[in-house]
Amino acid sequence: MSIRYALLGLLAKKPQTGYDLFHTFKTQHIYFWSSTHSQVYKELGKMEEDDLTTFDVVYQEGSPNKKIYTITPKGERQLIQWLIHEESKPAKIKDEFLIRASAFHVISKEEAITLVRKMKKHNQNIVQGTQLWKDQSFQTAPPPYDHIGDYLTAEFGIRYAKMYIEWCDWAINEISKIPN
Amino acid sequence: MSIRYALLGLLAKKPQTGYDLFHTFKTQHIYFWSSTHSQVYKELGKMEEDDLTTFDVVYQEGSPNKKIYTITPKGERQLIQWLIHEESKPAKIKDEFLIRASAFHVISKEEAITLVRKMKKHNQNIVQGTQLWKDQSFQTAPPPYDHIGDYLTAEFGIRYAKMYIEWCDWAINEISKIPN
DNA sequence: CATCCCATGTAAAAAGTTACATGATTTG
DNA sequence: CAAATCATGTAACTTTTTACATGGGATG
Repeated sequence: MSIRYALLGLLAKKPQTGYDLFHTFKTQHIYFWSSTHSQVYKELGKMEEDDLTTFDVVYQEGSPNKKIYTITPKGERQLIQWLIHEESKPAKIKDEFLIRASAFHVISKEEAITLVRKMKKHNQNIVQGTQLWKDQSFQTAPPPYDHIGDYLTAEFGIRYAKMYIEWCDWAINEISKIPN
Repeated sequence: MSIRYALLGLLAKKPQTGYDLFHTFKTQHIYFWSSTHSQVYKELGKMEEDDLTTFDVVYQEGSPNKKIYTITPKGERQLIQWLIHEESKPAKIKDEFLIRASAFHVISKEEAITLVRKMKKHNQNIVQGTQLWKDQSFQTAPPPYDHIGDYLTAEFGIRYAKMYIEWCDWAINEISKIPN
């Protein structure tokens, strides 16, 4: 159900299309929310039925028409209610790499280290990308309060990926220490 | 599909019941894998059909009977194949708190700080618990190679929760800096 | 000339959650 | 004496993913 609030939170910043919303999940929100375009479009449909959003159609020549969704006062009320009064359920994480790591005992130390090295590289790319986006997006630190959310979560993403990199270094070192 | 490999990885360590496996997800693996008992039992049934596991029934007086699952050679082969040769798909995270954080602009600075403080406390409890478990579980660092998985992922959990705590402190400070 | 970007949606399948169902023993 | 632990499972439901469907314009 919280995909609904994720979308309302984004629409509370500015009116947007489903495409825009999905794009934000895919790029900026990967550290804490994952979704697909089909889910976004479906939920937007339901939200409109429940009067949490309205939309205007923008007809475009050459490219497909757009539906620009706007949050309604009812939508805003429900968002704030959820934000403050509902307990945050514990995060649900599905990290395939760590499942692999938890089973390293079935492969050799060398193969395990190879997998960790690959993961390290992956996270180095992520840090770079997010840092770049953050630097370009925020001139002042901290930014004005209406951009606080993106600022806080971008920093979380960078810290998360950096922690992952440091853990990879540590893990490679620990694995290497174990005698054959 | 990777619940299957998560279970195979655990069974590769030692034969266990569905109850044991679920318990491990719930306690040690919360940082990177979430599941429910109904899903575990269902998947164990399917895995047995596919000859990846076998089970022995242990009849108990006073308490319910147990099914102790053991991984088969076929199961081990498939686990190793998956571990080494399949690419790790990017982690999928659903963190309700960070969804809230991304929408802090719709509530006051004070309310936002209250939410962050609560999250900080939550993660402090987690660090304590995991650190305790890790200290009790591993006498030597690094442990023998057949326990490397738990050792590595427990450390990941601790680092993750500590990173979260530090981010909370940073976030509270940044929010406070913003003028009204 | 292939692939990516824009832009929206539907259908089917898979994965995951919640509730129902049982019941003795242990702990606070 | 209420709640938690052990122990397994099914049924109904919700959520999520993958594939199908379309098509012009821009980029390399």
